[in-house]
Amino acid sequence: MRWSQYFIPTLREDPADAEVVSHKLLLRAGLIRQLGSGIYSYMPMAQRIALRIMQILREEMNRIGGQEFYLPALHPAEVWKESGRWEAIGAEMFRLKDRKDADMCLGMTHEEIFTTIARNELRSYKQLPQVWYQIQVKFRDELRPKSGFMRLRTFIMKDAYTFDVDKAGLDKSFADQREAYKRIFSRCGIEYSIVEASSGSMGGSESNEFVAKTDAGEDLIASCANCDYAANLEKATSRLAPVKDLVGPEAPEEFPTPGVRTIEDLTTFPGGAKERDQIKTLAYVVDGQPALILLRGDHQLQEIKLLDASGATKSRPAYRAEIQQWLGASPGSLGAVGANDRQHPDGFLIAAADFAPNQVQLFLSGGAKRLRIIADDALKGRQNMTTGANKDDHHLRGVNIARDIEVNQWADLRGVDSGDSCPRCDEGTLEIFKAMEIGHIFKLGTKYSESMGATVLTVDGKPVPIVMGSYGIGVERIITAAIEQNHDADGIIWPKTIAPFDVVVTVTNMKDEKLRETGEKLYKDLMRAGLDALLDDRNERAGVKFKDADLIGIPYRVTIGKKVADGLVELFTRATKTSEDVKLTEIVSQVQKLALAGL
RNA sequence: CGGGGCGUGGCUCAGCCUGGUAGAGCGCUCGGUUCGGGACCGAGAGGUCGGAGGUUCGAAUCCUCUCGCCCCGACCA
Repeated sequence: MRWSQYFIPTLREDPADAEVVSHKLLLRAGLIRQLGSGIYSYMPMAQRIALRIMQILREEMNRIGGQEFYLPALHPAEVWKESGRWEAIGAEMFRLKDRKDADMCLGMTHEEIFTTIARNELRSYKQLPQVWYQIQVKFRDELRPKSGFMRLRTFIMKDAYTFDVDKAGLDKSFADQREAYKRIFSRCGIEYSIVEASSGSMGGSESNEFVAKTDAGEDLIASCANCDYAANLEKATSRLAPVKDLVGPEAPEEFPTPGVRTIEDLTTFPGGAKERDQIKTLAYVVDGQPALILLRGDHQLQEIKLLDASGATKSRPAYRAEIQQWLGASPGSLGAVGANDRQHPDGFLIAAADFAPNQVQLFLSGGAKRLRIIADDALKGRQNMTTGANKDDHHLRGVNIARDIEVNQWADLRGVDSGDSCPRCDEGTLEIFKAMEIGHIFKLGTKYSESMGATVLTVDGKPVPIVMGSYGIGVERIITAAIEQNHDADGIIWPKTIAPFDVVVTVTNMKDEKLRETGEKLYKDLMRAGLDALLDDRNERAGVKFKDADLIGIPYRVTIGKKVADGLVELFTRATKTSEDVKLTEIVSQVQKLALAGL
């Protein structure tokens, strides 16, 4: 392309709306323009980048036997009602009605549609496995779109789905996808980690999240410096040093603790206890039901883990007034000993959804007759501990969990801290970093095939639900991560595998006929050699051209300047900002060698 | 949805508090001088001040409503 005719609307200044680096650079480099919140138009150069990424996606999907489909983005509500997600998913789904007033939606993912095809067409185990994918637009009405390409309301996704006859087949399909994903992100020049993550509302037994390390990311990842353990903080755990408790008294002993409100207060209170010898009691409303969450005094609750463990979709700390009614005490004196004996003839009070903390009259009576007690695994087997007595300004000591507390469920609920011991290896400690999700692979199992009736006959002639997996990569996320990880003060430094052009030929002075002709010829020679070249033939001063070339981040720049008289041009490498003189006769093969190396 | 901020030429912003002929820099057009890291001089084009209503002799400025965008939180396959 000739820059003079190609549409690259670069900006000299940072756009006012952009905060994160990738967003600023996407706008400044003339790659995208905003249409609305979370909605962006691709300019021609961005489209070239996206096409190169999609090509990599296709190659790697095809390599593992993937077959490319193209499914509709507009869906009738029926299929979503069958899977149950028409109701389960809230406002995040764009919904609309057709002229006959029938419910429709814009596709936010395609499990339902692919499963529809599978159940109509797949009959026998002999047809399996199938690996199906597409590259297509998705719509999600995010509550808060943000940071340019980081969280969009309409974006391109490569989504793949696998169909197997059994669990072992799924394991193989999942492993294939995992390998393909590793190749994809490596080829795109992205530094990534594979982490354990919560599956959320996708359902399924196991998922791996692919994340790119960047401070602009929204996720926190704990990873071991010594081994390959890495997990999203909502799932991460760590190894605890075992605690040896002294044998306590026959029964808990109540003692007065005037003024003690916090775990910390109790550590300094005469006759108190160390943090790790206390039981932290949190009152929560979990899916509208009262619950007590027990943790070791020095541990913090990781709320996503609470949701995963309880199977709930929503939780919140209980309000003061709720707690007072449940336990007859204030926060700071709460405990689980005897809590399950508490009776409320009209049930426990649960605030209405629109409850405001200062409006006690909005309280409604909940149906629950008992408190659910969920305890963190770190409390297992502990004894001689201290906790609140459910009586203001009093605590209990000598609490033996197994003997004194009726725990309904044990679970890993505790969040990890940087410096904690790795749960997988012996020596490592965990460090926590920010990252953005760029891909996610799920073992779905039979969630969709069962709800939607997709079965095949086994070798025994028995119908079994197809075992599915689902795998997604966001194209814009790859673009964003690539920029976040590869830029400097002057602009983007594209990994050469996804750069919009391999090389830019910069003619320093278009009014100099010799330079102009040399540039024109070199441009054609590069194209003939199979390289994507951009010829900067604008009537601009050299400085402007250099700044723009740096900004848009083409990996190599050939500068045509005065040294042409000696048969020399300059080869500039964007990533290192170094340049060397190269003979005009050798420049094409030189660039070719560099641009194609390692591809 | 809660909190905060912002809508003025293509871009970045000033003007608003204290109402009185709409400004600057960059970009754009034309002429000239320049020509290897965002040149300089001169002359121009370009704005319903997000929208609607109100107050006023007079509104970018004050008031009300409304639309949109950004950030934090909540939320999120």
